[in-house]
Amino acid sequence: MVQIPNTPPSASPAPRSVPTSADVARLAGVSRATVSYVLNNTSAVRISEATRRRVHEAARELGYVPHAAARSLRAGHSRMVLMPAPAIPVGPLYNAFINELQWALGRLDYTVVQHGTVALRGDEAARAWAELRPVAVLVPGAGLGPQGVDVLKRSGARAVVTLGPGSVEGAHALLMDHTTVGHAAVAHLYARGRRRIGVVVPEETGLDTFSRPRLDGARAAVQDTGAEVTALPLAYEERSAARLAGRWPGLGLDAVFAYNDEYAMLLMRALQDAGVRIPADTAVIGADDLMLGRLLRPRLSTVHMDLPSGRDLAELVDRAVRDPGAEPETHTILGASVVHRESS
Amino acid sequence: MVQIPNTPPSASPAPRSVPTSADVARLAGVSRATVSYVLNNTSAVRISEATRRRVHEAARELGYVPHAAARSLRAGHSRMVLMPAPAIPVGPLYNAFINELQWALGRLDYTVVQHGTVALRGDEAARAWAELRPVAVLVPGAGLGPQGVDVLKRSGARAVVTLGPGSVEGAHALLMDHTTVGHAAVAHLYARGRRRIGVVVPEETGLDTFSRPRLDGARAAVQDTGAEVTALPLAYEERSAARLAGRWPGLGLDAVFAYNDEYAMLLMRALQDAGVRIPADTAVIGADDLMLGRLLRPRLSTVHMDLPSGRDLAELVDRAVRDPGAEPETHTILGASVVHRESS
DNA sequence: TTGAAAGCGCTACCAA
DNA sequence: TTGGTAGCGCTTTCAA
Repeated sequence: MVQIPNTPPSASPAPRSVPTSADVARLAGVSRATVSYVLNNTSAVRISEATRRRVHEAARELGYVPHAAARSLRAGHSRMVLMPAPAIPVGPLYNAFINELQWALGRLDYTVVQHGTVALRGDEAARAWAELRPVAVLVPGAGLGPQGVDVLKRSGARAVVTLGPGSVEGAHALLMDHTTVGHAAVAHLYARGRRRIGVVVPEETGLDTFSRPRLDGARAAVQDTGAEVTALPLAYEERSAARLAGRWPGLGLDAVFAYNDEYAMLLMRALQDAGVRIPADTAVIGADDLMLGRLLRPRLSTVHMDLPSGRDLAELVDRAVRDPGAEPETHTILGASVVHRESS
Repeated sequence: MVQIPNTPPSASPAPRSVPTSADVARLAGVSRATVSYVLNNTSAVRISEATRRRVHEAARELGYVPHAAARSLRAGHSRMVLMPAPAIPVGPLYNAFINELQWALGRLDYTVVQHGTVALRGDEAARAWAELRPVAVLVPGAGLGPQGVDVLKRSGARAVVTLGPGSVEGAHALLMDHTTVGHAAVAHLYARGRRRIGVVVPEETGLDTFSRPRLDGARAAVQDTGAEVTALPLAYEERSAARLAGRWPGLGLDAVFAYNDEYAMLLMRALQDAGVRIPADTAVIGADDLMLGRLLRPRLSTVHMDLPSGRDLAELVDRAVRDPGAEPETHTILGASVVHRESS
């Protein structure tokens, strides 16, 4: 697809050069300073209505667009909030959160930019981000180390906020402790009388950040109760699920926490196909409270996560930018509550 | 959540200023020129090994990170490829595509940046993008008009590529013609003897870009055949689906194309709950070929879309950047093929 | 092999 | 009310 014969890098026609504020000034018959005053409506200076009009007119005619790099170079700072673009496919929950956050930061007059960091690990990525001199950096996940934070701060970032399982020296942290998710799920299963509990651990790489703590929380929930937790590696494919379902009788489990709703759907289907009755033989619970859980039969029990609102996070960023001297804040922002439906 | 008392914007301790190449030069006891030569290992100039070491050492010690804005200001161009961050929640298919594209462009040494454009309509957004002086702009959807393309090109973008239903004057176009999806789906239903065919149209705003052409294609597929197509507005909630299922007998439909797999799952569940047998009474087909379709019972028929590979698109961008004079290319990149399973 | 200096586009200070 | 101009950080000639 998209097959086009290679055209040699031709001597392209000299592209009509990009208009600058000097061009606008020339056309309007004023100085560059005046152009700047008019286009930014600098309140400290009063410019006659006639001049204003001439400048605007000239700018429009030339299709003038200010040069952000030049501006922020001069100003010594930008309003750019940078975050890495997620490298792994990430759920609808997270997407919605990012959207809301972008909107909220936009309201506060920041420009949000997702940097397509490819195959740069941790602190190398931080360098690439630092080159853009963002005023704040928002990093989901656990990739950023203290070194990275330092690079960013030394290159002028007034706020570094991590959003994940742990906190990093020098950075604000929004702790999303997925332990609570696993804990809530398994505590629920235990409360309903289940004692031999499986916990699905996705084989997909990149999900360990979430799956590990969920498993840990699951274990912690039944510590010293005599109940047993078994980790169940599972790839997100039917074959893998069928295989797991095949050895189900041998496993002797009476309940399973399936990492999230999607893996739950996958496994539940395989179990049902293998003749396992849900919840009679095995109770199933997912996580993330996706729509699809409600559409399954039996309806899927799940763990609902209370994420912070994008607005709250935007305000934290704004606060941090305005007062970079303040102590890094650490907040735990992941409330987890079980939504009990029919599968457990 | 995240409730912290407002700290007044305190006079923050003067942040230790960001090191520049001049600082590195000073510390290394060389000129700024030399620093630049060393750090970019300019091949045109030969620098003594001793000097190199001193410069690197100094840079490391200061935590020097070059200033991208200053660099590209001087250079007169950047290697930034800009795309708007999706404003609406978008499916896993698209996400995977974006990831692959980012990776491929990264390989070609471009920096991909997703701009969080909030609530700027069409050509206003284009202005915001133009301020960053990207070397190329990639716009999914139908938001960009000829004006927008013009603004971008006049401000130095060497390539503008749209990725959606139509092509825009002056821009390269990757035509994703969703008509073919609707056409394939409904032609399939017709071939299987269905004559009264419903087509789900999501009520969610922002999806019209896709749903309209899918509906049009559906209509076209049975034009002049005597078969009938009925548009069925549906919101992505159980209630809405239940309502629709409730009036199903009155509609007298023997088949439905459900926009995509997720809406198909929603509707199929509601229909089954209402006692409609699938596919006996009503055949159902979705689109996008998501995993979940295979997990439904009956297994969901769907329309698989052949998207271009991220690598192909990255190469198109690269070609366009290197030869901005070339005629804009237009490619149709959406192949649609029916995956027949049990629901139809 | 290294340094001095011009200049990318912009804003803000100081003069006029 | 407007203009001249310095300088943000960087690269790249041209000279030494």
